[in-house]
Amino acid sequence: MSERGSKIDDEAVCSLARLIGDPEKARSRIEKLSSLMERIDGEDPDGSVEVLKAVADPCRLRILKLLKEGELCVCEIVAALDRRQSSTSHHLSVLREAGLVRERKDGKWSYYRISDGAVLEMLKQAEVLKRK
Amino acid sequence: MSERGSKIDDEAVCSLARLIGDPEKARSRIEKLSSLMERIDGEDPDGSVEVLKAVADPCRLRILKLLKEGELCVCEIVAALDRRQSSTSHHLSVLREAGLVRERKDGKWSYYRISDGAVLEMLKQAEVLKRK
DNA sequence: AATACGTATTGATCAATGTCGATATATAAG
DNA sequence: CTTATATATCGACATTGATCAATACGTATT
Repeated sequence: MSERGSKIDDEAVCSLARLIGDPEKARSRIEKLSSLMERIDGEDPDGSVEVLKAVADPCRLRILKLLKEGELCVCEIVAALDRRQSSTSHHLSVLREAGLVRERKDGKWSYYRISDGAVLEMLKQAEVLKRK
Repeated sequence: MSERGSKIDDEAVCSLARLIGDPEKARSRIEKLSSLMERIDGEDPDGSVEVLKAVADPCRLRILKLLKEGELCVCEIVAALDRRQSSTSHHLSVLREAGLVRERKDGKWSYYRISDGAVLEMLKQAEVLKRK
């Protein structure tokens, strides 16, 4: 091990050492947090970030709330949203690629619906948190 | 009512009329969706969007997952994250203002913790969705 | 085949946001 | 009161992402 291969910020380590008092305890605390961080990074290679980014947009949130009612045709969504068709289509593709909605094609028409109850549950928790 | 005060896209309305066949039914369908949209917009003035934007960032997601372990000092978070102190501080303020974490001050030190079980529940649902 | 139409994609533009270095603020210690 | 230190904020810069107009693609209709 040479030249700080680890990802640990030196100043922060010093601060922590002063906070804890015992440098040895501080060191082991850092070790513990670092390995925890590595574990976290390992198990989630941007998976849930993509999901969360997909919902974290006013327009897409409105689409999802519309789709609570059930399956809708793209032209219905465009009509309700007050966004251009190309913009709406873009948002739908983001939602689709994140796995939050599913598409069904029927001739020229495309229909979208919410893919899983977990989507609604996730939104519900966000609603709970917004009032705080 | 003059000059299209409503937010309805004309082309989309035409498409829908063709899809449904009966122009009158199409009209009432649009009316229904529009009023639904208005209701949705009325009840959520960007509240849950702020919450969702706060979690929809890799760095902030890592912070929240760290905090599952319990309360942590800022310097511990900085040490674990591999981001500059100023950057980490910024992310903590975003999380704090969205109500996802709470701060406790003790002298020079600040400690952060997850504010509510709903945060973890929300992340859990995102985890469920990421595997699809 | 030719046309019309629903939806997707592209390219340009502009606003929002993450990052960093530097500095400010607040608290503790000497 | 001066210095050290923990965290926050600021200003500049780069990147990301939403939007629009225009165009492409695929399907149905004639």
